[in-house]
Amino acid sequence: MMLPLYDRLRSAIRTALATQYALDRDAAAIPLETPPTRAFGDIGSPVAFELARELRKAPRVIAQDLAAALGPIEGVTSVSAAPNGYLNVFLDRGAFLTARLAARGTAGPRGGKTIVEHTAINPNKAAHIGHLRNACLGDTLVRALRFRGSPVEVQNYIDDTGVQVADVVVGLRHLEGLDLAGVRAIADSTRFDYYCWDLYARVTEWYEADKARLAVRAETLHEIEHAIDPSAAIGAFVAERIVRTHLVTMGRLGIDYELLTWEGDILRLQFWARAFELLKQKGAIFLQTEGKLAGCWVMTIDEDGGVPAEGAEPAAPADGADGEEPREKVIVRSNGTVTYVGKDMAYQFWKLGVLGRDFKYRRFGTRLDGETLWATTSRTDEAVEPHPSFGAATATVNVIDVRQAYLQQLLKQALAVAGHPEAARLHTHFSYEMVALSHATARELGFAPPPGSEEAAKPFVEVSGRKGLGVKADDLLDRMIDKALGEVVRRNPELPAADARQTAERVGVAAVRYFMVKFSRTKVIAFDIDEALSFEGESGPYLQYAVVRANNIFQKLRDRDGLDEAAIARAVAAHPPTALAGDDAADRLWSLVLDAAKLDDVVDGCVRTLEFAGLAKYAFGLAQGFNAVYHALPVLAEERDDVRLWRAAALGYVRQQLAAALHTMGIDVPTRM
RNA sequence: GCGCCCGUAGCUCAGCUGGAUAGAGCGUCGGCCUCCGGAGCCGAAGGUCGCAGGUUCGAAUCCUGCCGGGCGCGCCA
Repeated sequence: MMLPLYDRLRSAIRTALATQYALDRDAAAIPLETPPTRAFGDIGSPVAFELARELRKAPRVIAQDLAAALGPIEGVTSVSAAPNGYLNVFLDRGAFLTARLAARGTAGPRGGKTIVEHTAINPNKAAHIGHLRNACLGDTLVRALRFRGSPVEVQNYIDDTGVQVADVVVGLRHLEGLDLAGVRAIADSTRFDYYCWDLYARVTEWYEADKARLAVRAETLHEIEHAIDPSAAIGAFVAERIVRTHLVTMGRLGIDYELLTWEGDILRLQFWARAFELLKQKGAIFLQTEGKLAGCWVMTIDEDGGVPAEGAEPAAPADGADGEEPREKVIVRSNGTVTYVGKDMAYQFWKLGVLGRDFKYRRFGTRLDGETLWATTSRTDEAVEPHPSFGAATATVNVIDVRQAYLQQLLKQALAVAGHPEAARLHTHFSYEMVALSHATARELGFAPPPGSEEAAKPFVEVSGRKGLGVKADDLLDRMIDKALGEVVRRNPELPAADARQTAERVGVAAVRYFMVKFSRTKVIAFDIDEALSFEGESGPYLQYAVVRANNIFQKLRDRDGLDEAAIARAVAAHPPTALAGDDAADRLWSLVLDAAKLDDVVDGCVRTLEFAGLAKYAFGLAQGFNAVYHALPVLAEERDDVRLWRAAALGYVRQQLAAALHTMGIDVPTRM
């Protein structure tokens, strides 16, 4: 809970600037940072530096003026000017901690609803490691928004009428010669997502052996889109079965959704037809009559990025003096079928409440918290009333890998030219880089590129769903959990098997989830099994271990002294905060408390930049700080009552904040590990 | 060709809207379990922040140009 204090401080400095220099500054623009050591202060501001030129005064003088002009600020004991011009703020340490301990509860609702779409795996085969990065980032965003009290709706888009599902249907019908009953029998007796994984790779090979076979794919896709059986029925069966396996896989990681939106419903409910009208009305798309795209409805691609910045001049026509043809993107093919972009536009219009239509809804399953998982439907007979209100959000975020940046840009452009520039501005593409494999891991899994090949020279090995090349999400999780189980049993031989299993699951999940968010989203991850399996250093289990250790201290305080956290908070009031100020040890503990308080600021920054590596690093730093203090400053063995109690209070707060940070990343803490 | 992204220690990466002495993990070397759990802690070595200019009181951070690498630009998604 640092943000309210920052606000007070900024507003006080703003007032001082006004009274002292008659300057009218935006409070939000006043820079605040953390000084390198506590000796300099708890909060510092370089505000005097940027004013030096304007005021024709030395930064040090300005800082001195400001320090003198600042009235009393709640929670602040003193403000001083450093010789180099920094304005340094010192906090009332004891009051700060007791206020934090008393301030439970969450922030009130803020802002309109944000729809976050993530996962969106083609429902034709098992999830792989790349999908995990998407889901972990998306789920962390959702949790971060909830942490701030921002209304959020999580959706998972299901492309059940796409080429990838069609390919598996081709495999089932033409390679395996199965009908719906046969497919069902296989689905009931195998790991169906794994079966389809292999089958999909075989279908790809089958096409490559004879390109003429691609006609079978086109025909199958057409049948699926137009509800012609048996392809349509088999496709629907495959999609539903596979989606359920994906839900189970993601559920293992603590990831779930409020609504599954089915692409098929977008077609059947004429969402596309409606969006098509809107786009035609505005002249956003037109029927091309000549050239190679004759017969297609196309959208002209705005090379300047589609959405003009506010107040910017309208972009000049793309067909300028250079004589280049403006580029065009096909939205409706000459055979009348809609491309993915078209369907996505209709979906996006609905999300932002500008389509003028709604889905019907059915119950699909149960969420992790026991609530209903809803799915869209176009069938009146299975529609359920009443249902929660979906769609019509103020903002939307699509979690999709960076290779689709171009399509997402087109999506924004479509919104803008269809008459909704504001909606376009409120749509964000949360892009992230790919997950590849390290050479060592590719070798271990049996698909190392041939020596001397182009692939072998690259720094990592790319995965390919088409070739069946990659690490399945469930296999990875199984390995992580097995490895964790070995460690748990070795360290806790007396633990009952069921408890050990539960602990191992939490540790394994923590390892995967932390690994997926610790890198910047703009970085390609070269996934390495050994690195991911290592639980040492900067890893999810390291963070859990810190909380487990803290829990042990509080368990013992309860057992030995009969003190719970509420009792500690009360008892501390009777003593001066000697453990927080006075010597190096106290400064160290205080620094940790101060750091722990910044979770809200950190989460805010992550939501603003969509960069959750910052949250991961922050949590790791907190755990590191805790572990260091844990070794240096005993609680239970401390004989001075005041120091012992204040240390307990401080570590209790740190533990609470660290656990909250972990929860935001979807990491649960085991009771023992 | 055009667009986006990346280049920081041996390796993998942090470094927030420019600010106080460029950090962490792994690896290497050396310490610490009669002491709240060693998945831990303490210490050491290790960096022309790709290169060259520019803006600034101040640049790893912002701008320009190069160099090296990745991705995208389809009647696939």
